[in-house]
Amino acid sequence: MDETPTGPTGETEAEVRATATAPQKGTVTQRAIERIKGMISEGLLEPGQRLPTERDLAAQLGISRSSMREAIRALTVLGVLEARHGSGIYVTRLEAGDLLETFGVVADLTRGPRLVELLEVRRILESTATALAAARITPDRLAAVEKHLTAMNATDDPEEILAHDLAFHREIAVAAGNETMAAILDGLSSRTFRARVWRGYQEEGAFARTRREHAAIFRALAARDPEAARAAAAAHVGEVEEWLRSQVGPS
Amino acid sequence: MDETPTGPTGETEAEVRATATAPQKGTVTQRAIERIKGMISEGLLEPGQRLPTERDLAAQLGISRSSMREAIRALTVLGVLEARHGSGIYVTRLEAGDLLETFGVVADLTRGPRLVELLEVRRILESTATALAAARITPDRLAAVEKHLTAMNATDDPEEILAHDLAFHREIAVAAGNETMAAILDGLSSRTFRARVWRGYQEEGAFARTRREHAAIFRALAARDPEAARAAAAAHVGEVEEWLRSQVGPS
DNA sequence: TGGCCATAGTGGTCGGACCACATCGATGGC
DNA sequence: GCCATCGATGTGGTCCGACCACTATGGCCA
Repeated sequence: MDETPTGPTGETEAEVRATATAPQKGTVTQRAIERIKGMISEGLLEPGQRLPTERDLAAQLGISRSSMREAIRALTVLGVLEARHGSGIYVTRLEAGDLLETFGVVADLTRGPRLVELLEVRRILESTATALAAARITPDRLAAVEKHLTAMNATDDPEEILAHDLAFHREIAVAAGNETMAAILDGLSSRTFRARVWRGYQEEGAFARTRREHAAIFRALAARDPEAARAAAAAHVGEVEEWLRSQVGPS
Repeated sequence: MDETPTGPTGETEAEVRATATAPQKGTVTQRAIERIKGMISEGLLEPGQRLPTERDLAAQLGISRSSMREAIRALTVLGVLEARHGSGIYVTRLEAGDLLETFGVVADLTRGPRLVELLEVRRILESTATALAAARITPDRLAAVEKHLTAMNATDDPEEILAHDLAFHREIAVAAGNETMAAILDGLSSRTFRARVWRGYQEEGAFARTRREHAAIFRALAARDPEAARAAAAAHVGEVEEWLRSQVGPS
């Protein structure tokens, strides 16, 4: 797309300049990823903004469309970009939910002792979030929490229970007023992750205990008692954590 | 490339079977990503194991090598796979560090009010990690922490200070005995993230205060006092958090 | 005026070609 | 006999060009 090729392989002026500042570090695709990330963090690309076409981007960086597509795909999976077939490529809103969606992958692929550690992280965050929620929760949101609590107790279908269980904790996390924390907890409770752990846990007849713990959490929220809420949430997650610890590392 | 085309577009037998179980949900690349993720979570692919070649994988899923490469690239960026030029594609160890490396991207691209939330998450995790470290840290690791503390105080080069600052907290996180938490904190303290926030913070002459806070954290660790350690760490991160809050959302 | 449709532009997929690098075995010298 | 060297082979990395699927736009027709 440029005139005056400056080298035997036909690099454009722009490419030569880029090569001078960043001499072949890693693959061209990796460089393209860093480049686009850089454009965003430097403010050249705003959230929601549309990018040039794949073909144009590739030309600008002096690489092939294939390599550029790999870069775009990677950033898409990371929740940074969003490709709309027939329309164009856009920067996401870059909100917590967008960027932390990949956290689910971590939860799904973690195994062994690391799984216990992940649950420990969740215990720490969940207990704090619940304590914050107790201090800040609004009446209508508290009602929503109660709705999921009763719905959870009204059915025997494990699928439905799990769904309301997730929603129960999600409402609380949002009520804590920290969307980033809520997004992380969401990832740590991703559908497949919970199913993986809870299947075995609930098979040991832990339904009753789970219900009791949920009720305790709700009572603490209704009473606007942060300390009680923290304790209840920590105990709730801690129960599963301890069970999992015994499964993974039988001393 | 196959014989006996079974449809007007020339699908192979394998593709028809796959289509029957997973009817065109999303792009073929996305399907390939899910497929490989599934193979790993189901244990068909072990950590460290080598995968078939790109060409073979593409043939197995009935897609082109280009699409398969995009899938592999995405999983590589996510820290699930590792491609070694000339050798092959391998599953990573799937350890906390591998999978949580992408957390740095989140820290780098988060902005505005979400940045404060991210720092709040760090405060929660860091204070807990420091408390745990106070109870568990070994003498040699404590010595390593002290080394970074003194090195940090011995220089005026901001770059060097930052490096030792990072190492200081990293040693503590590792000493807490939860590699997953350490990996997350690592991501939340990624070089560019810290530089972005720290620059403005330190410009206000916060060096002295930072040193005092670090000293307090170390004293609590040396005294094996978890509560003091938690408080010191929380105050340390909280200082920055408050400053950032005033910068972002001037009420 | 309003809805429909041809069209241009975009991302999605494909196949093939070539290059750069790693690996390993054969070869040759010590 | 042993080890260093050097090829051959196979792998991921890059590029190209073509075509498909979808969207959006604008003009056309009722």
